[in-house]
Amino acid sequence: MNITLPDGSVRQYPAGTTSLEVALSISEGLARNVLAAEVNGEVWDAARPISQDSSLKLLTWNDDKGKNTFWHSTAHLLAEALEALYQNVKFGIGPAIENGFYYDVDFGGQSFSTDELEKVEAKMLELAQQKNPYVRKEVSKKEAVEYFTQKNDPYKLELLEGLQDGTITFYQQGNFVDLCRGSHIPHTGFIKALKLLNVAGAYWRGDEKRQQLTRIYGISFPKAQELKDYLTLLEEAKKRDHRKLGKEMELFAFSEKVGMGLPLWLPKGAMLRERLQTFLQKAQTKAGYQQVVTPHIGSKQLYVTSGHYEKYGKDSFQPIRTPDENEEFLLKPMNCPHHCEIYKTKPHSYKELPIRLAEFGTVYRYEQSGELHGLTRVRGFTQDDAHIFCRPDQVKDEFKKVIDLVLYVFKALGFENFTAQVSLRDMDNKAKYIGNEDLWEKAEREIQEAADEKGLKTVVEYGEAAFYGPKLDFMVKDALGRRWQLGTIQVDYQLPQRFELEYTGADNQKHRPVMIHRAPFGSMERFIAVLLEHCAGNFPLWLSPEQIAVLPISEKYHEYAQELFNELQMQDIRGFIDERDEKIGRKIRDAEMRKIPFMLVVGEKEQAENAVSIRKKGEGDLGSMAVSDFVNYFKELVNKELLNQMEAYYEPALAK
RNA sequence: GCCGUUGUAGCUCAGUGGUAGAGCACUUCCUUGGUAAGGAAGAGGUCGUAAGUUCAAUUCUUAUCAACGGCUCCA
Repeated sequence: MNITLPDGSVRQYPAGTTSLEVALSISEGLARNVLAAEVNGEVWDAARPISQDSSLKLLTWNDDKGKNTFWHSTAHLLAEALEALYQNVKFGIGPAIENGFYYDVDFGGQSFSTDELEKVEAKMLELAQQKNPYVRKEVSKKEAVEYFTQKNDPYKLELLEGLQDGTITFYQQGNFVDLCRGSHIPHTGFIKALKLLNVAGAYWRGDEKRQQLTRIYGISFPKAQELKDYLTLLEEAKKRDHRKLGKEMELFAFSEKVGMGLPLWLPKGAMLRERLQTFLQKAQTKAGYQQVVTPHIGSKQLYVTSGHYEKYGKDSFQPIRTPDENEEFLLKPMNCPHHCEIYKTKPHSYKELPIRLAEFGTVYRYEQSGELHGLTRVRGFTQDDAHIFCRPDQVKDEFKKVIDLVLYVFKALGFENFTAQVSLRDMDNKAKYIGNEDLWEKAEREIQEAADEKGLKTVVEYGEAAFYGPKLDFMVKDALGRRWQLGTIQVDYQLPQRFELEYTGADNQKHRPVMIHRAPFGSMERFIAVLLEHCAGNFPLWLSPEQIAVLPISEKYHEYAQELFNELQMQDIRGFIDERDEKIGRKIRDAEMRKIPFMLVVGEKEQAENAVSIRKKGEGDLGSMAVSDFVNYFKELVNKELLNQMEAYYEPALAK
């Protein structure tokens, strides 16, 4: 038979040759590293015989699919170790994930604590050294059901229910047999280094009404050094955690007394927010948005009308009431209904549309206590919200303009690794959504087309839509690889109906506008969290809450330092004077640690010459400069940063 | 909300069934120093909160609150 390799070369082998044998025929070194093989696009065990002409790609640790197979096999090893160590353990599923693997385990009521992980790791390594092969076996459904019935494993039996007879395979390594599609690495000996990272609860089949299993997360490597490197990487990532940096840099804080999930913005953090808001507001003004302001509470009726009350009201913050009349008000959970009412304050002509109402609106949502997470998931946050009211024929164009704006914001702030996600309905559960089928389809189509026409690479996720409409979401990863939604753009045909929004068309008839909800940052809180992790606290100069530190050599120069500082402040340069009774080396060290972009050292020489000695963070001494020169130099740097942003964004020629 | 872990000084953390300790930060004094930590002294905690066991609890038990890792959820 002919085997076609990835480089296009074709080799001849007798039928029944395995991938491993093919590898061996190429080189012994390669054969030693083969974890699995991709046969006609499907991942196979390296030891599985190939019976006909095929394309073949040998998978090693350098292939994502190779890693995947490796980790999946390690999950089986974990299960084997657990079965050897504990009585009555039952297994859910144990897949490979982006970094490592997990296995969901039912310990039959006994609790499993993190202290036990080491013991399990040791057992796994012991079993790995036995170099037990992973043996594939095709079984009939009947056999499979019998095996797991006898083993008394309800989870595997349930999984079997969903499988077709004739497609079922078992894998065995050592004494452990698992229902598994495969594929696997040749034997456990490949697994040289592993670490069980944490233990968590996970609902069986992701359903919170069902049994909660113990999920054990881990990672493994073919070399000990790689594990070490990975753990170092994890440590490094933890140093970027916005919760840690935010505390260190005095940007924000939480207080038990104020309440969980309610961030307190400290002066420096507030400064940062303000800069970001100004930045976006400028861009939005150019793009034809108008700022509005609405109150933090709204009558319950407002949300009954919008449909939010029905959808979220019961398990949310409960209404507050007026003392005498007992009127009900809700803490504002979103701004759109308010904006609808602004739209309704007067009749509109088709000539006025689109109308774009923007607001940095602070909203409050009840989030389950276990969900709160630093600034990325909070109960009170400020959206950089806006609602565009437009004619149906303007939807796509408006949508594309918003995409431009979002991309501009991301680019200006250096976010390159984002995913554009088209969030559509869960087609199996349409009851979750309001509105008629035609409008949904129309909205979903418009989003997809707008994204395509903008050349955005998108991934489609079903079940991620809002209850009133589909979304285009911009997802970004945090320091620890968790995915968060930042920007979002949503087409909405429902709210205009519910609020009976209208405009008068050219035909002098009443028509219904379409709404586009959008937020490039998503929320100030989450955006700053991700930005902070992204730049590891080293903000661009224009954003830096403290741009300069004036460092007098000694007390004698405090007066000059103060003069200098006043002058810089007049020029909108932010910072502080370090008047502590410390040596200059110490002041420099502390300023470096505080990530201050510029340190201005002043002593006798500088005072005499009306100059400053400049030290740039991370770069060291830049020599001295006249004060006026420094101001120019500094402003040029800031302008350059801002100019780069502008180049990145060609605002739609005056909005309409 | 659910499962697991944690909770000691402003921060990072050690420690003990007999009412607590380090480093950094802070205060005072000495020092007036030229590009990544000058020296000395001092102050600071009812050991998350509430009950229980005990002669005695920060330490053991239970409850509760919060944080952390996940799951579920996310307008």
